[in-house]
Amino acid sequence: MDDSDSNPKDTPSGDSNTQPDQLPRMLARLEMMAYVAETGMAGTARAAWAEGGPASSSAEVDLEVIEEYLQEHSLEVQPAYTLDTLASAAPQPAPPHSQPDPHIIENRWSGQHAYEWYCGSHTPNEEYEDNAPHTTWHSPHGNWDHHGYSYDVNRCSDSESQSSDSHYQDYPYSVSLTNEKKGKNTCDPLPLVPLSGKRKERLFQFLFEMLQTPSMQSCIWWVQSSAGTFQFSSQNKERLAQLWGRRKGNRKTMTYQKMARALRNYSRTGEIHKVKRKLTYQFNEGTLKGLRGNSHAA
DNA sequence: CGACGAGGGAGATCGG
DNA sequence: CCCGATCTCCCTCGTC
Repeated sequence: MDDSDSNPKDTPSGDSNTQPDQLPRMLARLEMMAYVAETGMAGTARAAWAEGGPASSSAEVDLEVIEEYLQEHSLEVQPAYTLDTLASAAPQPAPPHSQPDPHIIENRWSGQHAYEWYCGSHTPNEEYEDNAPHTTWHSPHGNWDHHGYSYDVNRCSDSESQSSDSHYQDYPYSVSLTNEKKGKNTCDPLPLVPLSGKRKERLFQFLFEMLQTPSMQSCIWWVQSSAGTFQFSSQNKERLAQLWGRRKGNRKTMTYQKMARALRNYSRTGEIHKVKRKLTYQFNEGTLKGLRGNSHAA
């Protein structure tokens, strides 16, 4: 649990142990990163807030760029890369606000959740496909079935996995098992599945995606990625909240306050805990494992 | 004292 | 239609 503090290598994009299942979302992110890099926005934003105060203007554009990218380039995102391509083309910049802090953490989770996550193939015309891979969540509580997003039109048709979810609930870490038994291939050619019956992306998943997105580091970053501790930017947390609200399709503007309220609800289910540090939260161990897939097998 | 972050009750929304 | 899970709104409290 102490292998890295805010270490870039913790991100899936730089992990040689990455599961093939994670390729689609990583590939998509890679494209986004490349796009952001092209525009120079990410660098601008980082440079701005690396000095201690994120430049809201840069961060704002940054978010806009990301959203635009998500909308305009999702069509082009195809799993045509290799892991080597990923490794070479997606260097993860060091979190500018790396703050390995011995005072935080040590929130002991129960670590009871067992999760599964597998990514289906990318489907075109999905605004959020890259940030929001098709996932399947399982927890002992039985309320973690997550099959993509409400925005999805061509989502995974994994009713099979839905019906057999409970079979895997006792596995503390069963990503590979899931893939083997059910096979991520069940998501490959995607029949047009109605939106009904599919759950929306959840906040902690969104946050994790943002944490994996280098260009979002002006808003949120890992404090201790190995422990799942992350922190919001005091300057840009509202931007992140807005992005969340937009992704949710809210009519009203999402604020950090409201987003944080949702985060606090996670403490009841144990998915995310508040740590005794301003704007800092921590993923449950099991949650983190599920989110990271197999890239950080203990 | 005000700003900011956190905690929590209650209602709304959505899917099963 | 009902119920549970989840999210949103809004208020209050603590700290700096």
